[in-house]
Amino acid sequence: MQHTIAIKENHVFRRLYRQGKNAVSPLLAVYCKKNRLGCTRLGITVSTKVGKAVTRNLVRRRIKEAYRIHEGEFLSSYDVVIVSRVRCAKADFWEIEASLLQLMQQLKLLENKDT
RNA sequence: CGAGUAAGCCAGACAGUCGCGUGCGUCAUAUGCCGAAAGGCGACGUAUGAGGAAAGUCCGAGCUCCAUAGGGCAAGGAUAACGGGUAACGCCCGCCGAAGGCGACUUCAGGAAAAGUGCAACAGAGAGAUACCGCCGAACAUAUCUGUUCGGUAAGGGUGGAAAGGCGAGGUAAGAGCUCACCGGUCGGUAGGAGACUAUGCGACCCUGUAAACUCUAUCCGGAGCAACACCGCAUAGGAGAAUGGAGACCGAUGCAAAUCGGUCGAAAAGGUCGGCCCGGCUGUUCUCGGGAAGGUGGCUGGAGCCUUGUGGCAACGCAAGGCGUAGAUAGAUGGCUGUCAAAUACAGAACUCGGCUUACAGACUUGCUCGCAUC
RNA sequence: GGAGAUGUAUCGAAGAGGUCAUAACGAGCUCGACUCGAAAUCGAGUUGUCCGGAGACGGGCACGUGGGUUCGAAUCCCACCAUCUCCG
Repeated sequence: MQHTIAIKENHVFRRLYRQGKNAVSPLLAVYCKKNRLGCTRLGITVSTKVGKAVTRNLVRRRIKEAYRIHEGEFLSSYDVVIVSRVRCAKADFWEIEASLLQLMQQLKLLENKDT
């Protein structure tokens, strides 16, 4: 991912959960907040409630892939945290991708290509 | 052909395309960028990139540190037929015994109860100790039935998981391994075996169960763990040293005294800090050493390794020769899409590394053996 | 990744091999007393699940789950499951 770095610190996650705008679907929850770094930071959370290690890895990779494909369409200079919910373990890639795009639309992070 | 049993093996593959970690090569740059510092940072090509259990963390080791980890004793813990294998093991192989199965075969914490101690609730007269009923004998009482007292007795009754090894005969007042025959058990002898053990009318017998009760016997064990640990590097507190400051107290000198000088002790008060306040706790400053949070680098993958052939061994496994050596992340690399194969679906993700055990598991294949049926 | 601890009524929590755990004790819940009414207090009861029964009640299974040792396990031993804590 060319324009995105990872969020590693726990306090950044907690600040986003408390202060960021959020949008929720049955599969995912997204928190976002504008930052001043000039690039986008991404964090992905998959809790142990979703499944065991193999399942969690698969979900995380699918979310990451869905984000990577559409990275150019999102506005930059934001902190974004994507949290997977329990039903995400049974969803396929297409459902996750559609859900992510829908939530990003709700948060108005998509670049408007029509105008 | 069916049913069963034991063992082995695989764990989607291939092609295209976008994307990720690491190694190597080439090119590029840079007295550039990020960072306090240590240290890190690009593009292209190429190679390579999770398991049979990577899991549970139940055993055994390597490795590192702690305090010498070498020996002895004690405590505590572990293991337990016997013989072998192994670096080691509580693992594996073989074998013995016991239990189950028609059988192939499977299962077993399987030492010692004759060193000692404890426990065996309830029930029952009695739980290694016993006389409740009953049976028998004697004495006494009574007209008789019978009763009382003393003694003998474990055959019968009932209780219990278990009642003195079982059963039959003799024997006796009644009974009793009291005696005998048969059948077990333990110990000793003899024979066989490397041994556990097996056989045995050769002898003896203190013959309930429990040691996953204490214990005894034999063998073994120091503790903690890669978030160990080493190096780089940085803040606070606590620690050591040096310098300096200091209300005051004490000692000495000079002096009538005040005071001055020198030495020793020294943060009580005041002030500061924690705290909303009181109470209460802490205590000067500077420098050096040392310590070492967050961070970085190493530890980090070649090891008791795997495969093939030969050879020794019933086997586990050993020996020799040849070949193969290919994850190493650090918020953590394997994913998405398309096509083909009948279908792609089980359990499941390396985190210092090995040897085992245990648990989870869709489906495919191979081999040995057993039983039943049919045919030749 | 590593190291530990704990599982017993609805909740907390005793029980350490023996009469059905009187599932002690405390909280909770239900009913009653007190009160105009409530709270507090006092007294009594219920405690899980399955089967049988009209009911009163009776019986089986239950101490996280499954095995083992024992005449007999909540308790002793082994394996597994769940929950919680600690280590930078």
